[in-house]
Formats: sequence, C-alpha cells, structure tokens
Amino acid sequence: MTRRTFHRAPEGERRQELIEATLDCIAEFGLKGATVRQIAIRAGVTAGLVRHYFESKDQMVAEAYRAVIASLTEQAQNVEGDPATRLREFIAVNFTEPVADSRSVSLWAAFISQVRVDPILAEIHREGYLAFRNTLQELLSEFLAAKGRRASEEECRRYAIAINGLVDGLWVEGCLAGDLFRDGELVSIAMASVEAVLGLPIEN
Amino acid sequence: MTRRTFHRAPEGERRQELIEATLDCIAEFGLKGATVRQIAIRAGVTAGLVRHYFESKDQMVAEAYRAVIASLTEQAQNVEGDPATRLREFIAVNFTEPVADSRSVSLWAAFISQVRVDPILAEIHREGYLAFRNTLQELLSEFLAAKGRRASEEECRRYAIAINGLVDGLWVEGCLAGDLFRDGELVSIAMASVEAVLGLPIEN
DNA sequence: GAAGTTATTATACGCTTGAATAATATCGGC
DNA sequence: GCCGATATTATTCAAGCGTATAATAACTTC
Repeated sequence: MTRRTFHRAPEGERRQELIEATLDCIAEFGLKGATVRQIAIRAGVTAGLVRHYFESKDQMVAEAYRAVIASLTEQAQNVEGDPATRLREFIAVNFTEPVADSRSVSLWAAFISQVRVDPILAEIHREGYLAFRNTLQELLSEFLAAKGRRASEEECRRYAIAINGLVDGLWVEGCLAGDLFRDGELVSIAMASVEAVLGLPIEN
Repeated sequence: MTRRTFHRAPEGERRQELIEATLDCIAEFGLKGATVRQIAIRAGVTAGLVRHYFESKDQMVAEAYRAVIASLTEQAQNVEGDPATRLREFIAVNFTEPVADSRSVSLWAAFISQVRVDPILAEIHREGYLAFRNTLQELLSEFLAAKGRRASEEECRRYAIAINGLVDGLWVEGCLAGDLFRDGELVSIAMASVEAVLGLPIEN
C-alpha cells in the first residue's frame, strides 16, 4: 500500500485553493453537490485536509461567500478617471467578464438563497450590498456635481437604489440567459436607462 | 405496534400539499435542508408517499419550481383597468405581499442557483422570464399608445427589458433586506424610475 | 543530518440521504 | 357489507455525508 505523495502548500495558499474549489463545486453542482469530498478532489487534496484549515465545512462556505462578494464588488470599485467615465465604467463592468458570467450569478444566487437560513450569510450579504450601493451613491454624487446639478444626499440615495436595482436585475438575466440578448444590448439598455433616470447624458 | 391512521386525500390535492411542503422546506432550510423526510413531515405524511406521487425527489422539486414561477407571474398578469392603471399595478404588485416576501425571493434564488446545474430548471426559468417580460412589453405598448406616443416593437422590447430588470433588482433587495428601506420607498423609487425611463408620467 | 513540528493522507464512525419493498388501511363500486 | 383497487405507512438498504482519529511524509531548525 503506497501512500500518495504530496507537497506542503505555502502559507495561506492552500486555504485560497480550497475556497476556490468550493466555489467551483457550488457553481458546477449546486450547494448540495458541493460536498467536502468533491471540493477536496477539485483542490487536489484529500477530504480530511478541509478540517485542518477550517473549523467546519459551513465556515469554509461562509468564507467562500465573502470571497464572491468581494470579487463582485472590487471590480466596481477600481474604476478611475473623471466622474462621467467612472460612472460609465461602473455600469459597464457589470456586463463584462468576469462579473458578467453565469458562474458568478449561480454563486450569488446560491448564497442569496441561504440568507434566510443562515444569519451569518445574511450579514455578509447586507455588508456587500451596502458597500456596493454606497460606492455607487458616491459616484453619482460626484457625477451630478461635475455636471453642475445640485442633488441632496437623499436624492443621491434614491438614485443609487434605483440604479443598483436596475444594474443587478439586468446582470442576473444577462448571466442566466445571455442568448436572449444581442451583443452589447444590455449595457446599452443600462446606459440609456441610467441617463433617463438621472435626466443627464453620461458623457464627458 | 399500532399503525398510524390516515385518510386518502382527494384527487390531486395531496400532490399540491407535497409541492407546498417542498417550497416551505426550501424556504426555511434551503435546498439541501429540504429532504424527503422533512418535506413529508411538513405535509403530514410519511416519506414513502413522495415516491407514490412523483418519479423522484428531483422531479417534485422541478414541479415546485414551476409553481413558484407561476405564482410570481400570475399576480402580475391579473391586473385590470386602463393601461396606465395596469402598468402602475403591475409594478406595485412586485412590492406588495405575497410577491414581496423573503420566502419568495429565497425560493427564486434557490432555483436560480440550480439553473446551471439542471437544464430542466433552466428551461422553466427561461419560460417564466419571457412570459413576465412579454406581459410587461404588451402593457408598455398599450400604455404608450394610450398616451399618444408612437413606439416601435423594438423600442417596447428595450423598455420591457430595462423595467423588468429594474423591478426585479429592487424586488430582490427589498425582500432580502426590507429594513434598509422606508415604507413604500421602493415602490415610489420604482415608479419614479419607470416614469423617467419612459419619459412619461404614469397617471390617467 | 537528526529531531521536532505539522501539513497531509488514510481510514473509520455514526448519521442522514433518496429509494425500494412489503404490509395495511381506506375508499368506491356493487 | 364485502371486495378489489390503491393510497398510505412501515421498514429496510446501500450510498454518501461531515467529522474524528491516527499514521506518515515533508519541511524547519539547530
């Protein structure tokens, strides 16, 4: 009986691999198909190792959720340029890979569906949503100011809620059934709608 | 050992009860918590009965998904009155119980998360989405006509996509974290945004 | 290069799962 | 009021689940 060879992964790296494998499995087989064994296979290790890095499978899944939210949010926060460009980029990013991807929306939905069950996931979701929306609100505030339009914080909040909803809704459908839309159609619809909501063109 | 008493349910009724119990369990415990045994307990029967009514648990879950989509859609299709009233109602319904409910969005998300895994669910989702969007497109077409505005089918399609996205996105967030919004705020934001997108007030 | 540390494997355990089967209670037709 | 049909229960099964434990291989340190 020869024992399988292995190498020790550098600090923290294995954790990351396990989280990534967890997400792969959830996206591919669903939450209930993402078993410890499947995840281990995907990560190229044996199942026992999971409990060496995480207190429980549930804890690992929660951390994986954090990673998803972070990756969905970070893309949107790293836009640069003048306010109009940044707003345009912020919207466009959501209809471009890697955000616009059926894997992303599957993961998002899988976790959303657990928000009611698991208060920890609910909290993570809430933080992620608010971070995203507040980034957008800030962006809108600057954009409107640059356009010379006075807008109260309350107004910006309402705009942010609306545009966040719009972008999220289109994102979901685009990811789930991209073939129902023409190339670039969703981003074009999103832009036009945002302009209409704000009553301003998003040009420089 | 005394055997548990029972009564034979009338034609079709038991099926409906089992589907309803399935949805209860999915909403309460998540997809993986919705086991045959839990569902049976919820329905007040024993586990074996499931296989008497359905070929498999998966098939029962798929039928349950159909029921969810139907209930989400039917509310929106039963609006009456002149075009403006119907459009207003169509939007409002999505922010009123029973559609606006964390149970609904949990179920929706649970199934969405499986769309990638199960082609049958993907098909059901697609049909539901298109039915919803086409209803909305029809509504918009009539509304614009009543307002005396000429709009091509293509224009109406784009409006329908946008407004559907907007409503869906707001619906999700409202259901998941209703406490982040004031009473009636979401429906008010939705109405205002739709009016802005269409460039018309939604009054009679 | 030997000793100590620990990341990793291997194996086993108790439980739960969806499904199959056999026994039985209920009901409609006569 | 019995009888056949079948809806329902009770029980069993193999497979898979998350986790615990012990052996071991790979690095670190001196």
